[in-house]
Amino acid sequence: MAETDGFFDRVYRVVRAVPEGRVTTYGAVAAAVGAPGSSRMVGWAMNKAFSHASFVPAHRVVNRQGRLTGKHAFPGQRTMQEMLESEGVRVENDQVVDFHERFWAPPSLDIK
DNA sequence: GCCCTGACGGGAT
DNA sequence: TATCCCGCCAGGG
Repeated sequence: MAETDGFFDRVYRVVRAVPEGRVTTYGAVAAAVGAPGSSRMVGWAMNKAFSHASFVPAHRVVNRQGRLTGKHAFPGQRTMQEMLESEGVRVENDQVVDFHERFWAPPSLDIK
């Protein structure tokens, strides 16, 4: 167990585990933290993530369609896309190109 | 303590 | 295949 058992902290841990140049979905993260169906909470956690001390690659988390639904939460509406492209992830029309190939499934924390 | 909202997802229509 | 509706849980008014 980690020092933090909070739902949000679990989400942060999973998101932080997303490799650079890869993306994951809210649903996948939710399932990884043992709360399948609570994908909304993941997004909520991401919003709060900006207040979090450690850096959380929230830009690597997109919805099931591979769409940058959370871009509006960044300083600039284009920041999220810029960050992704900066890591090698091509984004077109607010949507991740080859999303299925870029998708990365996070390991379940449930295992432990 | 109740009601509404919210970076979503999936099943039903 | 597109659209609608309901369910998830936490936080704020």
